[in-house]
Amino acid sequence: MRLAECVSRMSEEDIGGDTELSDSPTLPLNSILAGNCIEILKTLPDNSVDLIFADPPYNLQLSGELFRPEGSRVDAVNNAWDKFDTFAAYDHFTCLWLKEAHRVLKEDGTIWVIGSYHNIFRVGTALQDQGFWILNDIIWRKSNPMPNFKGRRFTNAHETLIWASKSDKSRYVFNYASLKTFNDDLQMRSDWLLPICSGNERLKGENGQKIHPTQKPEALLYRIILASSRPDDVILDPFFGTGTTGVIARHLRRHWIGIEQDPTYIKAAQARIDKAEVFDEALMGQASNKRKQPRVTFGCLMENGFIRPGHILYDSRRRFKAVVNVDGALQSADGRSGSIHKLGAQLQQAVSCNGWIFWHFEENNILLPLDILRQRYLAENP
Amino acid sequence: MRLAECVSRMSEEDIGGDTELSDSPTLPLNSILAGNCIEILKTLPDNSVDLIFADPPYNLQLSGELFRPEGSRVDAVNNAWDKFDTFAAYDHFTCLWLKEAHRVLKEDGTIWVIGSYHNIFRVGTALQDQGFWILNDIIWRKSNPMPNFKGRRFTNAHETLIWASKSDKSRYVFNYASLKTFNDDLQMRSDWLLPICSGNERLKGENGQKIHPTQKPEALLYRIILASSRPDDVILDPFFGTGTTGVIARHLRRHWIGIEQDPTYIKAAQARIDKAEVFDEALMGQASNKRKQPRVTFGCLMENGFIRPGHILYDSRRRFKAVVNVDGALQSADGRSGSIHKLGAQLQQAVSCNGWIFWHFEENNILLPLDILRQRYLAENP
DNA sequence: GATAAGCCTGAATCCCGGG
DNA sequence: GCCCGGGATTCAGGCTTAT
Repeated sequence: MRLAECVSRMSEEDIGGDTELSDSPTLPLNSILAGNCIEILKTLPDNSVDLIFADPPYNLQLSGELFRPEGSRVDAVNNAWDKFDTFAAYDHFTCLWLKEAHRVLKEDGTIWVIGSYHNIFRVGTALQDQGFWILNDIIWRKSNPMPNFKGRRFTNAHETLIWASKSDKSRYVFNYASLKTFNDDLQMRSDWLLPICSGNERLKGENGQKIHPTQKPEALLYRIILASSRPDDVILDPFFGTGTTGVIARHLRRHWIGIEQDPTYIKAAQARIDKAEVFDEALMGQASNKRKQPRVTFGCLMENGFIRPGHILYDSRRRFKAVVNVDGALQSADGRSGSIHKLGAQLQQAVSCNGWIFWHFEENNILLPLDILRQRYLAENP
Repeated sequence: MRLAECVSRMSEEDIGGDTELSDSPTLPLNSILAGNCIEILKTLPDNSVDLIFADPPYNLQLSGELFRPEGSRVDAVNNAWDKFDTFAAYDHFTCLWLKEAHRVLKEDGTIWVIGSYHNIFRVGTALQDQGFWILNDIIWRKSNPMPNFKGRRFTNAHETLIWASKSDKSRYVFNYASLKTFNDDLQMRSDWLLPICSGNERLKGENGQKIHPTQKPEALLYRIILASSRPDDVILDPFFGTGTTGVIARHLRRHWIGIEQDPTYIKAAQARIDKAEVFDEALMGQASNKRKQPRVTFGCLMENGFIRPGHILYDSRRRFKAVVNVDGALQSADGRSGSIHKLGAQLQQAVSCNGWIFWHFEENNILLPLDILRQRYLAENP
């Protein structure tokens, strides 16, 4: 298959259009490649992408229908693409796409794979057998999972992500400082609490039905891409679906390549990405430092839309002013940056500063302390 | 090896001393079997234990330890090929003990295995390949994990447990009601927040050093044993260590069998278990479990005058109405009839229906669910 | 229009005892 | 072992409809 046959390029105004990548001149950047995942992976050059995010079929092995106690039917994943006859068949599939993923990944690149207990152990084993070096397993704790209706097991309230480098020698990217700032100056842990994708974010067709049965939340991809890539990096998603990876890559000024075989998903993804905002380059910050303050983090407020990159914050008397970067760092006009607490302290030439009280946002021409947003968040998420 | 050679029996006053287990008369109950895990597993009879908890060696790469198939250690090598050798050897070891575990487990028994990302994917794959049926993967979120000192990864703040039945046909034990009560009347999720084992609970030698490097918290075993076993069940722990499984089994009036090769651990475990309290039999719970309550039939209520032929029943909103026939069938105005469940399902066009909750009787102009009558009957006839 | 109640749904390997 | 039928079983959040 030639690339030209399966490329659905983005418009020219695309962020990637004019960027030069000397080591991978032929990559079909910022486009969805239509077709079989493994076949298309084979057309991509060796050592060419910085990050891979993969959401492969889980091989759920469901049988029969499930009804809620009140009688309604659970709309389960029943797509042909999730069905494999045996574990051996699933392992074979996994081995094939991981082998290509390994080849395509740069030496210092990393891969993320998400799954559930149905498939994640086989994926993890295959990753290790392929030579990948596991860096972390990350638990996505769902704040609103589907309950266990029949009371026969524990509520399956999480999914597992594996983060691995190409080899144990890789000098991989991990934006430790950004993540720590994002997490209110506490090290980011391996368990992440995030809601499932629902509401307005969930893509629906004209009939009101969900377009993709397993659309992932943008907040999840935000954290992944923020943690393990840099602006202008190339991010490959071999199971692109409705393009969450592309949307967040675009927000964060990364290049992306998607592989997807379903025309419906491709169409929805392309439309969605075309609408996605590109955050300003000056906001891409690499935050700096440490300190402490638990409960609701600044990053949490960002993930939930209370604060957005580009928002301007002031101190109560408008003596100081700073802009919010994607990782939750604040940046002042003179270029200094840091967490809300650090920058507040710096600007005041103080030893420390409670950024929640120091910084204010504007609403109806009034300045309100950041802490109000925390309270609003807590009011909505007790 | 004969069992007599490796058995370290508990004292006679032991809870298990006088209990008869007709199907497994030769089990060395409530004792630590000293020696190699796999060898000793082979001496245990088929289909004889109800629950297995296993905390196998985790990380063969970091420790530099490599296990030969029989379980003895070899010095690890450090080149690229050796990694494959290491994984293969670990897989072989895992396969051997899991095969015996599968054989020893009763048809309706379940197994728990705990691990980290270093080994859990291989364990999970081996479990599935062995024919075990995964029920849940459980995340133990550590409230006080060790931080990541170098800032190159996410804080590794959890461990993973896999809970699996012997086959997909197993009618395994899950004390749903107990766990729901335990969890403030919300069904227990797959992510558990517990502190690591420290303080007084942590066993220390005379030198103040911890006796076992990875002693598990009692709270973890408490939840596991409470969830997936019943009093008098037999619980096997093939990597007994310092005996946390034995302590909690004794608390909860379950029998236990431990396998351990290190004399220091055995001694510490035995002393610890000897001191462990046995909770009173009357405290073993299950009161709130409806499935365990004696069955009261609709006919029984009629025989005892709680319901009489000709009584009219309604659903909660009086959309439906039916009359009680002499045989306990309900009959609706359009002539359809059946049991309280069947007619309820028919009228709602549902797959099934719990008639006890669906149908209501009128008392002092108020509609009360049929279930109330069942409770009244049970109160009068304990 | 604001508040309250009701409805819908989400990667789900989802019953069990008696004849 | 199989078959039959009684009857046990749900949480959070967003959206829609009703008051």
